[in-house]
Amino acid sequence: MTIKEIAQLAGVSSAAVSRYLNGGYVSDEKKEQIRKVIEETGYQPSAQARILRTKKACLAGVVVPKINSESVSRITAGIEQVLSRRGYQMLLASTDNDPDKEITYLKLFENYPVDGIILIGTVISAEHRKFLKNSKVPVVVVGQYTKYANCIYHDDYGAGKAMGRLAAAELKKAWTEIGESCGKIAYIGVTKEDKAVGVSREDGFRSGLKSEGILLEPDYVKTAEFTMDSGYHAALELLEQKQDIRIISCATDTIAAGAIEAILVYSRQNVPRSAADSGTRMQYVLNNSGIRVTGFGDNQFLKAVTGGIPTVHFGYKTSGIRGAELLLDVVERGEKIPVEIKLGFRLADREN
Amino acid sequence: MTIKEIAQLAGVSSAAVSRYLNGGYVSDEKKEQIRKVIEETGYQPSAQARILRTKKACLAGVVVPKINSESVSRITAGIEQVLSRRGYQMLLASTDNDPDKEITYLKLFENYPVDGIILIGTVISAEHRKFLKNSKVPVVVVGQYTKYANCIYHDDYGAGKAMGRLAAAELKKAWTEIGESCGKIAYIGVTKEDKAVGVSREDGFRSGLKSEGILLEPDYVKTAEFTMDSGYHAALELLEQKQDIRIISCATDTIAAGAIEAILVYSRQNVPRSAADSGTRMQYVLNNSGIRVTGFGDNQFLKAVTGGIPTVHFGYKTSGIRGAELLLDVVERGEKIPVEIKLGFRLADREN
DNA sequence: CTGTTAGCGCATTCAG
DNA sequence: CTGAATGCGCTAACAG
Repeated sequence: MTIKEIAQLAGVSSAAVSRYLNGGYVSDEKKEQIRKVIEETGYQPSAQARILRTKKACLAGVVVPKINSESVSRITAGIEQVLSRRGYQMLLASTDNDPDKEITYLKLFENYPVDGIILIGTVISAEHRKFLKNSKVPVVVVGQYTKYANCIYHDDYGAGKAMGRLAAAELKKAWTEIGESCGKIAYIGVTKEDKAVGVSREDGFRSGLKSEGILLEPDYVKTAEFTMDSGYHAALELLEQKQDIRIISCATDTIAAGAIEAILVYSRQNVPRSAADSGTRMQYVLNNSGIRVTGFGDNQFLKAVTGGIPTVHFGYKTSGIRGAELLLDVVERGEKIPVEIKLGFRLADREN
Repeated sequence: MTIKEIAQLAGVSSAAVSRYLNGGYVSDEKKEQIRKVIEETGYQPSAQARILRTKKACLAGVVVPKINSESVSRITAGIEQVLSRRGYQMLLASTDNDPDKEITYLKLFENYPVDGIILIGTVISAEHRKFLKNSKVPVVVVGQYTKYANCIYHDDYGAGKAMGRLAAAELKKAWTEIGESCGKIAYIGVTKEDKAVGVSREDGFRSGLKSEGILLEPDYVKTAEFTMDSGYHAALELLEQKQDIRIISCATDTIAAGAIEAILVYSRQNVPRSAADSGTRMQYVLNNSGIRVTGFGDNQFLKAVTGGIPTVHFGYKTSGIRGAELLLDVVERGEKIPVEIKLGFRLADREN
């Protein structure tokens, strides 16, 4: 079905049909004829061709590192909220943490009918920068600082520092219970290629510890991927190598979840493996190893089933909202002056 | 940058450039000229226009109910795997469980450059059926049975039945501990509009219970959304209304997570709310209310931090794989005969 | 108000 | 091997 065929069937010109579709001048009489034909045929105009003409898709493409993530979903929720309110739709491309795929999808969106792109950033490589500099369509980066595009990011250093202070306080509290200096703090971070999480957050954390006179010893630091499984393995290694760990601080709540699992497994205090195991009550988790875990991100799922660990709440949804607003400002109003927005955080120390 | 400009700069015809881009006949000499110009200008052909011509996008659109879900992400992982292996890319549209948005995005994909659509289904309404019947591009439905499209779904009835049996056994075990018939079973389901989860799964569950001589009493049944929060509220209501519940079976692991939270809160056995709360050790979860929770979906996050609850493992990734294969079969080979695939399940009773 | 015309950027005939 | 010409489906002038 093309607009031409509809025009013929209705006995009008294709331009008339086009006008009918887009609210231009057309007599009530012809309007009716066209309406009828369209209804009968179920004709739907090709957005495809329309966009080729108008250069306007009312669509934004969002490149995300992974799909199954609370932080990502909060950001996209924010984006979607302002997009839909302003008549745009949102398409997602997930890269599964593969930088190559990220470039691929950015280029896909660049040459596809989207009016703008939002990149939820993790590692910003040279290729990323090159893309940002030369992109034909406006791009805004959420979650990482960059000077090559409008960006909106979180105060990871500050958050890390606050958490470092908190962790230090917890550690000292443990010392008063068990005896001075007999417990160490460990940290599970992520790749340094991720400037926000891998560098700023960790640097802040160290700084926070330091301000309380505590040092993070190299043997007590591991690097993990952004997955629970990876956090599990890193934590297990730590536990097996060092017997005096009192706190495991993790760069994300997802990693923290893996660390919790590792502690459960390691301390052999986890639930019976089979329901057939006698009449033991279903105690979901019983961790009395005394090892504490902290995270970043304020994951609701984790909070729900564990009662909550010390973590940091970032304004993910807000960053999505601001990101989309930024994007539409340049898409619709051609706003040219570059913008960088830094968002704050809130320590979430299980107060609720 | 258009192909025409490149042609001029290279001193050839636009057709030559097109051939260069698509591997047609072109002399090495001109090849070199074109290559150089393209490199200098950073020209990228408009996929947009190409597709308008060729009607081939090497792209599939996937409509998902939500982004932050382990089951959805497993399915899309399966889809992406076969898609990328066969030279396709994947675009996602999330509807946030809004049936209207679902139709909107289906239509978007229908008129945009995608070769096929995969719908991860929840409720299949009359409008959905209408769309499936008339869609210009091939559609396959994953997760729900429908006769209006190729589909691939799970044995929800069988899974429900198996879980019903298991729950019945657990209940009886509890009886022997606490005294005959003094404990009841409760169920938190979802809307009946979701045929797979809301109807089949629950029907199967009731059937499984029945085969063990146990009945699900109406007062012990609630309906929730597909969210943890909703599960929390439903479970809390149950706990407040009925004091003799021994088991809360939930239609999904996400709802189960909410139920666990509710039990923690209700039994006041959850962790201290503030780190300032004395030197209490960080015991992530301590549930000795004796109330057991079961779910469906084999959520890894839940398993990790709680040690696992009785649940059902569905082949989500497999359904994604098969779904994408089905789609490509009709996209590439014009396969016409309709296909329905039913996938099995595996009871996951915390054996690991 | 309406139809005719001319492209959007590209791939594909079809004669060279 | 190559370029000129045609049209994918649609919208935006333009002249009625």
